[in-house]
Amino acid sequence: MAAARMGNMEIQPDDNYTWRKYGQKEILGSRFPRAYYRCTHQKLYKCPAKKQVQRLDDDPYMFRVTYRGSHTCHFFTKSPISSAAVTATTATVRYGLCSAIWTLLFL
DNA sequence: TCTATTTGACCCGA
DNA sequence: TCGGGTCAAATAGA
Repeated sequence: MAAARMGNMEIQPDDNYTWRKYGQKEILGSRFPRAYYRCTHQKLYKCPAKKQVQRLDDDPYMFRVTYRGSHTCHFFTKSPISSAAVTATTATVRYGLCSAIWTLLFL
């Protein structure tokens, strides 16, 4: 299996919970497949939060991690985001030699 | 044995 | 119709 696949998980730092991969699909326009994660175990059905990891075709060393949904399963007691609608927070975090773009989407 | 992970197929929306 | 997203079943590893 693809080293790329494992590479995906290699970069994934555990935020506060464990994520269960429930799917993977190749996206047109991207040379790398996108992975879909969800809360595992008991939070499987209670946490609408979903995690989406996609590699940038331009920068294989850059991973775009998109969190979408409420942070029911996260320990984000203080959310700087109070505005309604869709708020996107983009932050650049560097893990070792790779850079990751974290985007938080609250629906 | 249990849980997590993987692949394929199906479903829904634009 | 195509693309994207999700679910389910099977398999592997601990």
